[in-house]
Amino acid sequence: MVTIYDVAKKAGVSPSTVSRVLNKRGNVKEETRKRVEQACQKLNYVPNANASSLRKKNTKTLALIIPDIENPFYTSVLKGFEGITGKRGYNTIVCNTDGNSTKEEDFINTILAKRIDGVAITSVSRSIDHLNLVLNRNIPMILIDRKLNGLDVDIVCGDSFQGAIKLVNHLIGLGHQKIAIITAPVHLSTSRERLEGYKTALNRANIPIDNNLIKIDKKSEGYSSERAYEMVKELLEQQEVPTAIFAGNNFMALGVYKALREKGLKVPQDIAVVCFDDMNFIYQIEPFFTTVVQPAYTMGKMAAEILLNKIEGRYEDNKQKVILQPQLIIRKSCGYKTN
Amino acid sequence: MVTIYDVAKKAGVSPSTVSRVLNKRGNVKEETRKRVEQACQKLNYVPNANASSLRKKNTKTLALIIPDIENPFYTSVLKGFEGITGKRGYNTIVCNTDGNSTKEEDFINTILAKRIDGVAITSVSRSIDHLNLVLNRNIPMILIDRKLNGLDVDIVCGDSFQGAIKLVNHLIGLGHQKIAIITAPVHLSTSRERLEGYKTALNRANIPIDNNLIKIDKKSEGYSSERAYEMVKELLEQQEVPTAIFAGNNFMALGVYKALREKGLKVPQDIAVVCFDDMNFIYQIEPFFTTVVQPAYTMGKMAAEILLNKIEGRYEDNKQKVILQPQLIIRKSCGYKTN
DNA sequence: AAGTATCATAAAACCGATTTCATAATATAA
DNA sequence: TTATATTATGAAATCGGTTTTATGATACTT
Repeated sequence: MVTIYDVAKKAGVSPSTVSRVLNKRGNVKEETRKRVEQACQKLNYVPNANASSLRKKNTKTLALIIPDIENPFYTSVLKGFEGITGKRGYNTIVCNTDGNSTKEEDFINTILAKRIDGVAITSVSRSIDHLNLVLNRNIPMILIDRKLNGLDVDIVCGDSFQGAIKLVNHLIGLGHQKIAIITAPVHLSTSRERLEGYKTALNRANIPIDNNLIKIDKKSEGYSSERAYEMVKELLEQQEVPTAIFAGNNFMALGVYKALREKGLKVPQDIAVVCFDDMNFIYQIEPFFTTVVQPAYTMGKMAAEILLNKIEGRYEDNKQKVILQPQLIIRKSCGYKTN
Repeated sequence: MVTIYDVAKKAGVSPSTVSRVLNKRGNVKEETRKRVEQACQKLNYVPNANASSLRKKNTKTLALIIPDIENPFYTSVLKGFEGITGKRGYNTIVCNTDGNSTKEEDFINTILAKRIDGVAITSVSRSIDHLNLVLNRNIPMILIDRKLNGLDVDIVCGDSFQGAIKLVNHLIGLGHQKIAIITAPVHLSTSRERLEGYKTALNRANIPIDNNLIKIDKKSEGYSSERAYEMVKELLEQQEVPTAIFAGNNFMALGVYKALREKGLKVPQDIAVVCFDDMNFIYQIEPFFTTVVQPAYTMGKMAAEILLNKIEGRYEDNKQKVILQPQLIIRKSCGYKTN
C-alpha cells in the first residue's frame, strides 16, 4: 500500500510537504506542488482516511439513523440529507435500525468508535441513555421526525398534532362519527401527538371519545404494518364497529387495508381509511389513501443544514426546533358517507 | 476524550495490557482483566476505531453500492446482506448512487480512502476503471445483479435471460404476438440479457422481431421510470401498436403504466404489461403486475457470505459465479387476449 | 534442584497521516 | 546594505491504538 512517504520519496520532498499539497494548506512552491501531484498520480496514491482522522480529529462523516429503510418517508429524508451533506464535503452512513432499539444502540456504539462528526436520528427507543453518550462527548446531534423527552437537542419534525386534526376533521366533515385510530406505541412522540390530535378534533366536534375505538400498539417498538393488521382484526370483533379508521402511518394503513379486505369490507364503500405519510411512486399505479403528507425531503435537508452548522461551529448554543406543517391530500379512500 | 492510556493509568497497568483485555488476545490474569474492565466502564471508554484500523489494517466495515435505495429490490438485497455481515461482526455502509456513475466513482474513492475491507456492487457505469482500482489493491469485491465485461470477479445475479423467456412465453401463451420491450441501456448486463431473452422467445415461437417494438433507453444510465414513460409515449405514436409491453424492471413498469393511462389505455383490457422484479409491500393494496421475481434477499445474503469468506481467506482464488433462477408470478396485468 | 516452558506484564516500535517547530532561502523595508 | 518579513521546506512530535520484544515470576520436567 503506497503511503505518503512513498510519494514524498518519489517527488523528492518530505512527507510534510506532500501533506501541505494534499490539504492545500501553507505555502508550497508551484513547481514543487506539480512534482508532488505527479507523484501522487503515478503511484495511484489514496491517502489513508483513518490515519488522517486520527490526527485531525474529524472524519468528515455523518450518521443518519432511521427506523425503516423501506419506508419512502425515510428514503426521502435520506435523499434530502445526503443532497446537502454531499455538497458540503461530508459522507453519510445510513443506519437502518429496523425499528429495533438494540440495533439502534449498537449503531450508536460503532458511531462513537468511528468518531463520526455528527448524528441525525429518528429514534425508536424508550430510553435515551445511548443518546446521552453521544451528547456527553459533545458530538453534534439532531433529531428528525420524533421528539424525545428529557433531551434538549435540535430537532426537525412535522406537526403530528395538527396533521391528525386535519385528517379527523376531514372525516368528520364527511359525516363520520365513529372514527377509530390504530397507531404505534405512544412512547413515540409522533404517535402520541397523533392520538392527541385525534382526541382534540373529536372533542371540538363534540363527538364523544370511545376507548374501544382507540387501538394503541403495545407490543412492537414502532409503526408496524403487521400489528396494525392484528389490531384491526381485534377491532372488528367488537360490537362497536367504526365507519372510518385513522392509521398511524402509511405502512399501518397497509395493514389496516389488508385486514379489512380479509373481512370483506371495501374501502371506501364500507369503511374509510386515512393515514399519515405518502407512498410516492407507488401511487403512480393507483393514488389511493387520503393522507397528511409531511415534507420528508425538506426535513432531511434542514436537518443536514442545522447539523453541519453545529459541526462547523456556526450558531452554537441555541437549540433549533423546526416544526413543519403537513399537507392534507384527499384521495379515494374515504367515501362521502353521511352516516 | 478518554484514551487507552487513561484506562491503563486508572487500572494501574500498561496500555498493552488494556489492549490485550480489549481484544481477548494473549494471557491476562483474571484479576487484572477485571480491574481493566472496571476502569473501562467507569471512564465510559470507547476505543478509537480509526487508530485501531490504522494499526490492524482492517476496518471490519464493508461497502454495499446500489443504484436505487427506493427500489424494494435493492432494499431486499441490503437486508439480506446486512443480516449476514452484522452477524459476522462487520458494519456495512450503504452507498446509493442514484444511477449516477459519477457518484459511483466518488464512492469508490472514499471506500479506498477509508480502507474498507470489501465491496459489493451493482454498478451503473459503462467504465470499469474505478473498479480496477479496487481490485489492484486486492480489496475483495463481488458484483451483485449485474455482470461487467472484462472484470473477472465473483458475482451473484439472477438469470435475466431465462426470466425474460418466461415472461415472453407467458404472453405468447396468452395469444400475444405484438409484444414490445421497453428497457434500460444495454451496457447493463441485465437489460442486455432481458432483451436477448425477449428475442429468443419470439424466435422460438416463430414470431418475427419488429424493431419498432424494441425501445432501448439510450439517454439515462439505468432503469428509469421517467424514460420508460417517454419511450411508451413514442411507441404509441407509431402505426404499429403492441398488444403487450415487457418493461425492463418494476419501476419502468410504473412509467409504462402511467403513459398508457394517460393515453386512455387500460391494463389489461387494452394492453398487457409484464416486468421484472416485485414491489413487495406495495402489492398489499393491489397485487397487480405479472412479474418475474428475483430472490433479492437471497442474493444479498449470498453476496455477503462469499465476500466475507474471501476477506477471511477461505476459498481463495476460484471465482464464484452464482446465477439464481427467477420465478414467474402471474397477476392481473395481462388479460386472456386471443388477439 | 536445576533447567525449561509458560504466564503476566511493560517498554518501545509501529501504523500513516498532520502539525508544530526550526531553519534556510528569498523578498521587502528602512 | 543591513534588518526584517515572508516563503519554502524538513525533522520530529503527535494522534490512539496494536504488536513485538524483553523480562521477571510461576509452573512444570526430569
